[in-house]
Amino acid sequence: MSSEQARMFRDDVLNIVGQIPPGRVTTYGTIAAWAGWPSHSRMVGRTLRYTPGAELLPCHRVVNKEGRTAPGWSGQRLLLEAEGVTFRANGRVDMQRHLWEPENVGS
DNA sequence: TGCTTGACAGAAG
DNA sequence: CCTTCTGCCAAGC
Repeated sequence: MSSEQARMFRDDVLNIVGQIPPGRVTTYGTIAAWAGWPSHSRMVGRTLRYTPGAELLPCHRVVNKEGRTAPGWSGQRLLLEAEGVTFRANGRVDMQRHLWEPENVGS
């Protein structure tokens, strides 16, 4: 794993996150898979957390596969609700309704 | 160099 | 709903 590959992974992650439409969400695992590293779901979260500039992206539209919001980030749920994302009674995002998957990343 | 941690995933209790 | 465990992999100490 070269440093260039790591940079590509980071760029792909940021690129994909930036494409998430309002009112939609996607998962860390989906982003990692699209970036080319299916088992690096944790690195996606780490990237969004520690990469300067990630705040400019709609990273609040990234949740885990269960529809749970990021721990320690109280505002995420409010931001999503403001966009029309609905939450179920168990406090998780209604995934089957709002889940979004990347399209034509290459072209 | 080796152990711990974490914006994950999934299963289990 | 909650916590805990295993698997995963990079970063921090």
